[in-house]
Amino acid sequence: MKLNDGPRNGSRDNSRDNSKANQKPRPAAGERRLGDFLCFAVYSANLAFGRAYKKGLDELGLTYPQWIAIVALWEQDGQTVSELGEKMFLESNTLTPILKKLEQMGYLRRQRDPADERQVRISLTEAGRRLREKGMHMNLVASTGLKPDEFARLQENVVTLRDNLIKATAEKAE
Amino acid sequence: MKLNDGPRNGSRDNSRDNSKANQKPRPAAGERRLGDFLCFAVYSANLAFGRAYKKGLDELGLTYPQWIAIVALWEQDGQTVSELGEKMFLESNTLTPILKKLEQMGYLRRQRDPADERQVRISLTEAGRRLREKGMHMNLVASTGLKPDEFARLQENVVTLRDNLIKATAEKAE
DNA sequence: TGCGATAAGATCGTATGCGATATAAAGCGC
DNA sequence: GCGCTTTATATCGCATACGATCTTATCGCA
Repeated sequence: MKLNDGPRNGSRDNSRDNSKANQKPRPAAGERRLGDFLCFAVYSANLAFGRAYKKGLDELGLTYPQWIAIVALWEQDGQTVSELGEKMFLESNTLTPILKKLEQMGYLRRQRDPADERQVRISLTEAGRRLREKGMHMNLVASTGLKPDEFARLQENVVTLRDNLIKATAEKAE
Repeated sequence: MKLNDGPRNGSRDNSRDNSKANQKPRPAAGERRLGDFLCFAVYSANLAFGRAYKKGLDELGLTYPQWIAIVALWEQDGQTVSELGEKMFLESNTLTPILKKLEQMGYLRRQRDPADERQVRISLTEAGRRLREKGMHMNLVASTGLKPDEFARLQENVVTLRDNLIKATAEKAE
């Protein structure tokens, strides 16, 4: 039984009272408040989506990235790791372990392309396709509290944002 | 030297040609294409933001969540772990290691609240405040390719989306 | 043809997220 | 004031992300 190594040894002879009175809000100037950061809005919305999907994904026994991979493969079977990575915005270092896990679970097969042994082609198994159908109902549109047209518009705006960011980042890398 | 345990043992006597001809796109019906998922747009936009911020954060020697924590603490010093967690949408299991790392780097202090020894109050050090100032210039508005009013509107919409999701998730948990 | 360059995946180490659980302090009921 | 519950934080294990690096296969070209 290890002790918490947190500062639970707080000495009571502390000089000042650390209650609410000690919290000093700071003035805002320009884009300073966390709440004004678009990146933080996206970051926290992503966390919220993950939690919202959790219950449905648990029923399928999948994690969110695993589910995305299944969806992407259902749309187009036999993709290489790179092709799948382009769609998911991930590279092999992240994707390979996910795919190996899904293969181990019996939802897909990974086989070297005979025409180019460097490439690995991924194909869903029958179980994988069934899983995709089973999750077809998962729909959080209602939970977003958005009207269908708002939903579609926001979706487009976020996609545009993402693509602009990627382009700008690639440019700045020279 | 371990061998890759990937399927690099592809037998050349494979029955079918696995080139592009083998990739079968499927029909769309309802919300099926990955590109139509708002959750995926947010997920991938979050990845894109992380990569866009990478260069600036590397200069500060911070990761993204570490930076968010510094920003949140700069706005209000002396918060407890729970209070900070509410703002960052994280809990102690995620936050504690991040805060311990930042403490170890000398950017903040963690001390038990003498008035309630269960709580830990977090305060930026002078170095932490300097770091916040140093990162003040990081601004990706240009990289988003959005006009200021579009930026602000999108930010609001994403925040609304996030809050709706959280509310809906909490409700369904009964 | 042979060999350096490039490409595709995989591996490893580090840093989040997060569910489950542990630990310690406060609250509270009698 | 003694136990039981609740609260605040921390720990642990698993699953991503991702930079750096490795292995193997293919390409380019002299």
